[in-house]
Amino acid sequence: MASAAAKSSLKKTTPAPPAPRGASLNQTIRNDIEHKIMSGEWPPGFRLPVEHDLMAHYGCSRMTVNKALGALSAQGLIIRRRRAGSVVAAPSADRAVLQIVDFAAEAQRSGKLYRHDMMERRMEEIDAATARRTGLKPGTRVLYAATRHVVDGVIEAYEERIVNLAAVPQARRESFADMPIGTWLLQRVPWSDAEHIIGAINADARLARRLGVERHAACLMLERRTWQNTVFLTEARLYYPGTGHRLVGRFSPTGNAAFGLAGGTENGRS
Amino acid sequence: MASAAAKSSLKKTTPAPPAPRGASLNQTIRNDIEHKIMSGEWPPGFRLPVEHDLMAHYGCSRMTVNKALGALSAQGLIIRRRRAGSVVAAPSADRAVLQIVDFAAEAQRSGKLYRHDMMERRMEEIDAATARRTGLKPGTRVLYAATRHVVDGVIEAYEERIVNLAAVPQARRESFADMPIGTWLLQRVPWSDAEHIIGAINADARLARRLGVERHAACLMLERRTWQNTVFLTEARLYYPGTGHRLVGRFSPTGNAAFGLAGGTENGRS
DNA sequence: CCCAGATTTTTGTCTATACATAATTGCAAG
DNA sequence: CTTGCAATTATGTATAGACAAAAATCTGGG
Repeated sequence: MASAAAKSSLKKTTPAPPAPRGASLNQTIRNDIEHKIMSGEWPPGFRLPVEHDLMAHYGCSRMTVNKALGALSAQGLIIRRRRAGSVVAAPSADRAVLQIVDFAAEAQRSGKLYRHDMMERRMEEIDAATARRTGLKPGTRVLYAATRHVVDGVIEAYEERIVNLAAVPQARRESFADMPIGTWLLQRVPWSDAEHIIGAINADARLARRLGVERHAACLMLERRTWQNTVFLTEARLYYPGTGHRLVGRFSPTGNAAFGLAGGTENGRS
Repeated sequence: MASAAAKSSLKKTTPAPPAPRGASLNQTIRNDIEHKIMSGEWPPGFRLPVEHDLMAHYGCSRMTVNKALGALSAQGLIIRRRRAGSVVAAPSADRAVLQIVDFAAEAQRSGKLYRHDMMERRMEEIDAATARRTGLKPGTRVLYAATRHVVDGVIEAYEERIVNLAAVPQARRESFADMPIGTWLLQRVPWSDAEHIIGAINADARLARRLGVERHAACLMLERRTWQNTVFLTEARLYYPGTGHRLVGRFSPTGNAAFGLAGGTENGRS
């Protein structure tokens, strides 16, 4: 019988998940199940015990079990369907979470000196290609700015950005002396959608000069466009030297992530 | 009074969020609040109405409001503290979610022809540098493989990978004829931690040959190491031509994401 | 054997209530 | 004006019960 099979699967066959102290009951249930999934004891496709069995096993009400399973479902670890029950989800497609470093914050946190040089700043009308990328009408007036991010005297990145003045009119009179545009925008305007493209390019003469690398050196390019619902807000293009510093992310499939900026030319974990 | 102020803030001052049909009550509450936050009407730091007021406003029980707010809290949109109430969270740090493309799946989905060439495959003992990166002891035996991913005759990526045979002994006798190693591993072994490093490098002679690009061409490099709890599983280094295809991701701060592989040499949204 | 409709199982949502716990606020003593 | 304790308030967690909705399963007719 399905119920019997499910119930037996609750017996601890693995060493026993280290009991988290001070956790609520629904958290405990969640942890137990997460452990069974992550250890491989309950593989993808495995049908978990029904709520009623878990409820009997933990001696609690259905709402408590429901909350635990609901959270796991929201995390994407399991898939729940009425009448069909809950099954362990197929391993998430290989994806990485990657922090776009806020240089100012990062530098302050590690006691380093941050500086940004605004090398260009002007109002301009967008061309056809930009219009296509952003969804704006050709000729729309935007703020264009080119900035260099410098931490402890080292050029970390070169940034080219356009800002939709219709969406963020305050940007017109702002000098961005205290704060790089990205940080300024983030504190002011909420966004609902972002699109990223990552690529590598050989530095042309201008980029090489501004980023302080050799001509033709491989550079990492990160392009980021942001919308507030359907209204385009900003497009940023960040260029990083390909060697030296790199974008890095550490994360787990359960949704928690920790980040940093890897330093040096070596590959070692910092 | 705080309560009165909070209650008045519930009056719809913005056009009114488009009523989602068929949604549950807690979903409706969640959407309403999310809309108020995303539109900027409730800025970061804004103290939201207390559960009791929301409960009165929507004419429902506290548990329903609680579920909605709990979900928003889990999403990171609000921060809740006992007695202190709930406030709108500071905008999330700028981060991107980026899919590591599963070429086989992607190709099949779009009706293209996928092929992978295994160019090298051998058992070897790791050197000191690799040991440091992975946490294994120097001299540990691993499977080394170099593979090329080809979609519709175009070389999309070149992959170098090592697999810890102690953690995945089945890999020793597997030929990987049907399936690239990454896919094979993903289907078999759950992982709990992953670390990514993204960089750009100029192709050396061998990489240029295998990736079919010119020497010194900028290439995108993605390095990914995976652990199962503390046990190292695998390290993959993926090289993509810098021009042409790129890694891309589209996502929203509320946690939903959609992905694809951008094609062509142009920048336009596909 | 196949199909349609009735049945049953399992999750989804909600209510009303209760007690626990964290943190602010207010009050009173020093 | 500060310090410490008490009261208050808002959230956190849990219970028990109820009905709804989706979907697998069973059943009978053709």
